[in-house]
Amino acid sequence: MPDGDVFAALANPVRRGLLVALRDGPRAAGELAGHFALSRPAVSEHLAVLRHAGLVREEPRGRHRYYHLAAEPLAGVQEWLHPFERYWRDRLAALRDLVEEEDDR
Amino acid sequence: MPDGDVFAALANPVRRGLLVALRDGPRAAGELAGHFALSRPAVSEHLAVLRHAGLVREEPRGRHRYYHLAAEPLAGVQEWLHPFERYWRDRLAALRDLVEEEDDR
DNA sequence: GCAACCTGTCGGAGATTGTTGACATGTCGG
DNA sequence: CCGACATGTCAACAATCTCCGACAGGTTGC
Repeated sequence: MPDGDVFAALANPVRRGLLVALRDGPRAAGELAGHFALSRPAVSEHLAVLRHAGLVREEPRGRHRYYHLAAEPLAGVQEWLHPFERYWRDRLAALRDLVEEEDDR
Repeated sequence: MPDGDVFAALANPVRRGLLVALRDGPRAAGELAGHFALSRPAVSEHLAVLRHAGLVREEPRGRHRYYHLAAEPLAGVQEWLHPFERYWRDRLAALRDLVEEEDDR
């Protein structure tokens, strides 16, 4: 169902801040807008991007609309990241590159 | 020195593909352009974005210019991701949200 | 009902991004 | 030197992103 690109959703600092804010629990849209020195429509559109990426789910209650964090798509980001992990954790990778350079020389 | 935004650099699928391709070892710019059904200048610009984000380093050798993967900035992405991990690994998080909803009702 | 409130959507302005063709720079082999 | 090659950069255009003001729909409380 998440037809939007999760990576593109994370590209914007406001949207990353929204996800961080939602880590403390569900928040209403207007309450979130207060944290970002931004007009309400702008925040609303950012929330729509996050919704399309499957990163938040909305729960209308009365005249408020509460947004909940839905972090599952972030697992996909971590999976994509995982094959790169050895390139900054293993010092062997840097060593291997050096050897490769020497071979080509 | 990486003045560019790493998250923004990862937002583009071509740039993610470039990083994946560079995992197999250093590649020349023209060689990379062949993999993506894109004009060579376009790939060059994408490589410039990755360079500004500190995700690749270039090594001119002769008339070729080899690009190496520099994955260190990805560690920052994983760090940002880490606090969210429990929200899709722990089932307790979902349970806590349910309890919170019941409290508000 | 009705007024006040919360929120999403629409239209448009301004900035950024993605792409291409054309050009400039620098390098190798004869 | 010189011609062929690999590559970065520039001008220009289209597409997309970001933001705002204005408006519409639904909800609560009187």
